[in-house]
Amino acid sequence: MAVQKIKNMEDFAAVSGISRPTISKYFNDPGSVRQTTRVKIEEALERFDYRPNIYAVNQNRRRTKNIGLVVPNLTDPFFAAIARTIEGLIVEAGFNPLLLSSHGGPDQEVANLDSLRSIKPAGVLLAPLGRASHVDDVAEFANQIPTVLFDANLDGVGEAFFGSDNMQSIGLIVEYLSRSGEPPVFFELENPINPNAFRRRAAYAAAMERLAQPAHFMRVEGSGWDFEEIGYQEGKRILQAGALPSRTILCSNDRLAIGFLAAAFECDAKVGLGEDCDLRIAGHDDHPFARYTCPGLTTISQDYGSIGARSVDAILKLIEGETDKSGREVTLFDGKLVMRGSA
Amino acid sequence: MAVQKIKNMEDFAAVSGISRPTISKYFNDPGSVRQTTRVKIEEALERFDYRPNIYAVNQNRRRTKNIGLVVPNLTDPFFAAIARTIEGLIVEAGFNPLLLSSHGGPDQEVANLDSLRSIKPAGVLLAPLGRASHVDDVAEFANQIPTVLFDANLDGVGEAFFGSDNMQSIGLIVEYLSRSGEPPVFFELENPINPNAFRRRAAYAAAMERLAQPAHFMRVEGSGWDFEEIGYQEGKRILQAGALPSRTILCSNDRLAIGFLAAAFECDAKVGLGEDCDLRIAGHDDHPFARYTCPGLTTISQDYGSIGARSVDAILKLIEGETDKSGREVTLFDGKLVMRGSA
DNA sequence: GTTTAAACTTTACGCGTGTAAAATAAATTA
DNA sequence: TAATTTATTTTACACGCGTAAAGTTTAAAC
Repeated sequence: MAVQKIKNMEDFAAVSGISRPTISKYFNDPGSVRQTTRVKIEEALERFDYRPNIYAVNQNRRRTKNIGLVVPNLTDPFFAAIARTIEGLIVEAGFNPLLLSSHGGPDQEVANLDSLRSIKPAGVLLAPLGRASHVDDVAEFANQIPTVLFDANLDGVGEAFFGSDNMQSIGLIVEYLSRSGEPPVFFELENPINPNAFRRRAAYAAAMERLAQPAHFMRVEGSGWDFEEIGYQEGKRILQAGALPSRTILCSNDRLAIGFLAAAFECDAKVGLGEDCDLRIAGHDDHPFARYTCPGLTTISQDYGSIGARSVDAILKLIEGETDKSGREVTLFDGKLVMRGSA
Repeated sequence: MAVQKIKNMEDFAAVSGISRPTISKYFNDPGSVRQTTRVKIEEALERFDYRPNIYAVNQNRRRTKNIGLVVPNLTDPFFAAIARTIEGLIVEAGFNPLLLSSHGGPDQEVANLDSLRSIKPAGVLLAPLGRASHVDDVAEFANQIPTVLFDANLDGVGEAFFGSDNMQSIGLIVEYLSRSGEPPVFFELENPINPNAFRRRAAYAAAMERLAQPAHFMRVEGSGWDFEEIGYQEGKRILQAGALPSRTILCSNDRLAIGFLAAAFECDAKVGLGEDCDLRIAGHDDHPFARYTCPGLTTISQDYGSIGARSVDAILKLIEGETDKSGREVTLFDGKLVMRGSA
């Protein structure tokens, strides 16, 4: 074993018998050196513990190998899951993911972008907060650094957007609920922060119109990211008041639905499809916990495999420079109906 | 507005009328320069957009201002919540947190530490996987870089450990369950990865012995981090087999309990304290979703406010006074009983 | 107003790597 | 084997900042 200490690339060049510039070339692209020298270098790498100082490496580079990944709230398992998927894809592509959470706050979001700026990332994947975002700051950032948005769209910000087609997915579940029972009432926040929430609102209205049914909204106060609590508190209030325009409730997202289910349980309202049931409750997103609610939550699963893959693809193309500046690309993926016991 | 482009510290020194070394000093500690020059610099900072190149800054520094934060699985809302708390504390202390998730795998854990190594962090806060960890690699890392462990302990690894006192907390809930009904059976994995699981197992046995009751274990197969699924599948199997030694079930953690609750619901077993109930189910951790299960989950809340605060405190002290080698500190915090409807 | 300590400026070097240019060596082709 | 292409070596400079040393200014203390 080597006792010798390798302090820098020059030391390593010495022990491997290769010149420093070639070593440098190797680390930037192992395939760019001759096979025989590559073998020599890799043999030396096994004998000696050396890795380039990433600070020195990145000091002069215009663009690093870092890709920023900003999500609105890591405490939300839904985003944690997406983040994990995307992280994997970034690593696969030979880049270094930097995961940051905005913790539901626009200031933190800007702070995240700011801190990314000083890291000089090759590109950034951003799931913005939405309405709450400081749009000007985000837009400015996206002008400076290749940025792709996902999950929530901000008009004109970033080079591309990938998300779910709420019109399709809400249409799908409204149709299902109507067909299998009665048209749903729509349970949502009065003033959501997420642009998807607005699209879902509109999608519900459109779907009900298609079915020639009157749209009913149950809009509740509440802000922040504590959706379960809001769903629970307001659900309880509504159930106790007994003022439901329909016994089928479509919640704007699963987290609201999870809270609502807890409220229903507490109010002894039986949730499900059966004749003996008092309520049907459905959500949207296929939250990781949706299958463990009581009963399991009928919902829409977003295709975040595709959303993640295409987002990463887009940022990589931007980085490579294959960007045919043919305008901002907006791609929406269909959701799938996931039928469980709750509706 | 300034049209001039500030490329480096020298440019910025020029426009601010202060010499570069003093500017450098300012960025390392704004309080170390005279008030009048500080004002000058900060005025210039408002007029011109300049921030030191983070790579150049860290290239020569022995210790950076980075603190690594490694958690076993960010998809678990419990760790997401702890991570967020700790992140905040690190920022407050003027350091830069780098959050990494091991995604439940030991290889990823080592990869995380490896990638942290190249970042030359001032210190690292690590919640290890536990049994599954490649302990030698982790120990080697902790020898090179100031490391504090939290949540799960690895004997002798790192400079300190902060976690929960499972003996106390399990004792507390076993006592409560026994007092308010009957002694619980302990539901857990046959081969857990988490050291806390083993402590809880032992704690349960000890508590039952104190109560002069026979200990009953329900141990199920299952690996990985899909605790809800395991709790659900195995819970269903057990309930359908009708082979329960007690109608009170203490689960080794909340996620198992959440799955078990779903199984109970599906099997039409009424969970709760009442006379008319078939089962009582309790957990441990006070998972963010524990309050929204049906019924709400009786559990133990870990004091991760204290765990986080003390962990950060410890790593900061290690960073400041590098000579503090008074032995490895192990600190355990008491859990609190959280009574909800399930038990 | 003098003394003095603290803060600042100037100058200069070092960090570890990227990279360009010219010279040389090795592999490939004819 | 010679000619050609391709890869490597040598040399040298650049990047942006930390930091040390020596000299100079500033502000506080007397």
